[in-house]
Amino acid sequence: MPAAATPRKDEDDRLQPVFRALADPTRRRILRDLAREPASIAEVASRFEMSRPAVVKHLAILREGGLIAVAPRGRERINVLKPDNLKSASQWLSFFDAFWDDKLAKLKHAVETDYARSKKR
Amino acid sequence: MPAAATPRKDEDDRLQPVFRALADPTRRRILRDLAREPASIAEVASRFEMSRPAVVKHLAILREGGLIAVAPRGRERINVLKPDNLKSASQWLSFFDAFWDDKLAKLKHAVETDYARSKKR
DNA sequence: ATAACGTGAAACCAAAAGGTTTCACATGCC
DNA sequence: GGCATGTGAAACCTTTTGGTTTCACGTTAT
Repeated sequence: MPAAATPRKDEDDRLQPVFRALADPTRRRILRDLAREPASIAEVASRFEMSRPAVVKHLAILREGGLIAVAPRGRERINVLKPDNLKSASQWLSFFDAFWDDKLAKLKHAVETDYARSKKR
Repeated sequence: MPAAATPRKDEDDRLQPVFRALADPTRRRILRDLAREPASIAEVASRFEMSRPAVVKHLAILREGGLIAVAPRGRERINVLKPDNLKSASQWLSFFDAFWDDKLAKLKHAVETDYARSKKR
């Protein structure tokens, strides 16, 4: 099992607006809702207690993260899930897959025993 | 392919500190570094331009997210990657797997064509 | 013992986040 | 035309975030 490539910095820059968008529970819920079906701004906002402008701001951040697309329909603006960047985030996380099974046990063991008294410099 | 279960709210609560921890590029870099090998606070801080207390705060947030564990070794505190919650975040994202291939095309098509003029209420 | 090292923790600060209310404007329906 | 609806956007407020400097304390090495 070859070591997974370390994510590079510029790749991380690209992912920053994605992880930022995912950091808020309201935005995550919006994503789940839009996964079921596209919805206008008013429809999305109606599912939350907060004001519509607050929801609009969340939608803007989701758009900055490239997680949703917006299509005008008459006087409405329909928001659609755009899962591509979710996939990118998922792939970033998959970098750690190797450690879930492979290295985790080793590292844990290392710290809890030998590592604790070796490594003098 | 059965529809993936919708993530529940309390599950999302549990994931909040994880996504919060992942939202900062410094913290993501720390995770990558610790994936290579455990390190003391001083060692981690030495890799960044910012002050040590700033790094300590980031480590605290990573700990709150359950993404790292800390083991004292003499006067040092060794930080170790704890990937379990990364896996949880990864699984949350995998909820959208279905849409990457299955529904995406449909939704896109729906919005761009028929959806645009149907759905009167 | 004393000096150096690693850490903890407080006080402080500027900027960003997340929310509100308010008002203007465009579109669709009667 | 006129009114209701959907949206955009500004101004404002409070809390959180991410950083700093400073100092105290425990541990290790000489």
